[in-house]
Formats: sequence, structure tokens, C-alpha cells
Amino acid sequence: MTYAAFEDRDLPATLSAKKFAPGLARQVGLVLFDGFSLLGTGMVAEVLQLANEIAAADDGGEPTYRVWLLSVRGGGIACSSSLELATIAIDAASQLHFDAVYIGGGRSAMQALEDIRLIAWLRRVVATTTEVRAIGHGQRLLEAAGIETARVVPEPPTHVASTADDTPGDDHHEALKSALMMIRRDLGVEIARKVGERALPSISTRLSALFADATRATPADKVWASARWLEENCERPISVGDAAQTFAMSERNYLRCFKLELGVTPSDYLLQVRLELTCQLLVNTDLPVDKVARRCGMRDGDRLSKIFRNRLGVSPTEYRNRHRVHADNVIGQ
DNA sequence: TTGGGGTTTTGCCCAGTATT
DNA sequence: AATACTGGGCAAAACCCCAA
Repeated sequence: MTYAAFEDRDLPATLSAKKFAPGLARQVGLVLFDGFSLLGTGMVAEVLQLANEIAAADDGGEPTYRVWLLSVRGGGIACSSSLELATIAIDAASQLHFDAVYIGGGRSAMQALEDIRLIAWLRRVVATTTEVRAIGHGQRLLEAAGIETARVVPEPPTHVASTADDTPGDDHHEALKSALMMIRRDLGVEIARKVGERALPSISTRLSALFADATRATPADKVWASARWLEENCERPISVGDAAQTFAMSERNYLRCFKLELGVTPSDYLLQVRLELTCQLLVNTDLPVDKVARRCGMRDGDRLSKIFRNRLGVSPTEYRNRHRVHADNVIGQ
């Protein structure tokens, strides 16, 4: 991958219009905020990198996609698992014309709204960029900024809006789908299919659905949409029946299709999402275990403790201590 | 593709102990 | 005293197999 953020020596002298003229590399921006989901943004970067590799293997040409990691002020941005990525400031990239921009979430995304430069930049990007996609709560950021969101991934049908700032329920699927569709458009179906198979071998067969006619709402489509719905509503007490009803499927059929498509049951999938969120809050906050549990849809600390023992083999506080020690060691090196 | 029925898993409540 | 953790028992929910 050509990670522009790691080539600061190129800036700003090389940001000429000629260099990024149509026909040359596609410019893709990933806008990051502290606490962003590495999984969501990482998947987008990964499939674009694979597209570069596969396309270059075919024709030996220059990389098709150039990815720019951006943030409001530039510099290091920490993801939800405390890894830090170097970014360039949006001001420094103001001369770039992006072919696609992905707006990431993260706990500091909403705070960033106070920065008028960000609002102005976002509005300009939405007005001039063909493909603008929100990853996770990037959608809420755009909405809060009062930005028209016609080109942004629509929210799934939901009874109650999510309230958490930092859920891990980033819409990886929609971001991934968007990136794969862009690859299909630019490089063809075969390369897009190869990228999907190499990036996500375990679910490659399911990716074939992305290349089919997206206008038909098959049970598989509904199931994938419901998975995203589960991610975004994980902090609420929801049941399989709720999900099935929301997506107009019988409960039995929903269970069957879900297992068939994702390889896990809805309850197990929901539990995994909740566990991810719980782990994040345990490591990144000082909230008591009981409060963490309530914020993650785990009812209370008792229940959370049982689930942790059962799934991870440690208690919540033990998990918190271990991962904080680990993070401190990494930083201290 | 759907639903009946049996099995397994989970949720809930309660009680008790350990630690800070 | 507050918080964290564990275990048991029962009911409900979730799941799976199989037949239509």
C-alpha cells in the first residue's frame, strides 16, 4: 500500500494538480479520529492494497490506489486498541482531489465537530468526491455537522438510535463493500473477486453476493444488514426475535439464514460484538466493571464476569490489568 | 422454504465469599 | 461498605434435526 501519511517528505510540494490528474492513481482518503476502529479502516486499506498488488502482477503498472491517512491536526492517531498511526492534517491535503473518502468513527469524532476547519473540509469533500462513505459513527459525525448525506451509507432500520460514542460496530461490511465495488469499477470483476478471496478467505464465498445485483433484497442481504443492525444496537437488550421482525423474516428462517451466511448464530455474533465493546471500555476507561457491563448490553457485572470466565478464561478486572500492563510495556519500549 | 418438537444454551435470581 | 467474583437452580430463549 502506498500510505501517503508515511511519506511526509512528499508534502506539500508534490500536491500538484498534474500529479493527481485523472488516469493516474486513485486518491483515497481515510479520515481518522482517536479511538477509531482499526478493523473497519484496516479492512478498507487492506483490500485497496491487495488490489494494487493483484493489478500490478497482471500489468506491472503503477499502483491503482494511493491511500491517505488524514486527521484534523495530523500526527499520531490512536485506534481503539491503542495502536497509533501517523496521519497528515486535512489542511495539508486540501489540494488533493479524492476519488473516495472514508470517514471513520472514534470516541473523539464528535468532539472534532468543534473545529470549523473540519466542517468546512467535510462539506467540500462531500461536494466534490464521488464516493464518500462513513465507517461506523462517522455517519453520525456527518449528520451532526449538518452535511447532506445522500452519498453516505444509509443507516439500517432501527427502532432506537444508538447512543454510545465508541461502539466497535463500525459498518465494516458497508465500507468493505464500497471499497470492493470501487475496485470492481476500476479494475474489473475478476480482480475484485480475487481481492475479496485473499483479504477475507474465510468468508470469500459470501463475498460473491457483493458482486451480484444489489437491488434485490435476498435473505442473505437481509442477514448481512441485520448483522450491522446488531452491531449498532448491541448496547440495547435486543433479541433474535427483534432482529428477525426488523428485517421482515420469520424467526426460524432468520436463524437459519444467519448461521448459513455468517457461520455463527445471531446471539453468538451479538455476544462477540458486545465483548469487543466491553474489552475496549475495560482497557480504555476506569469505569467499574458493573457500569461497563451495563453500557455494553451485558446487564450487570455478575453476568459479564461469567461470560468473561466462560469465553476468555479471565475475569473482567484481570483482563483490564493484563492489557493495560501490556499497553504500558509497548509504549515504554 | 417452513414449522414441529426435542435439546442445548442463556438469562435471571439468589446466596455466599474475597478483596479493596 | 462497596465492589468483584463464583456457583447453583430454574425458566425462557435459542438452536438444531427432521419432515412436509
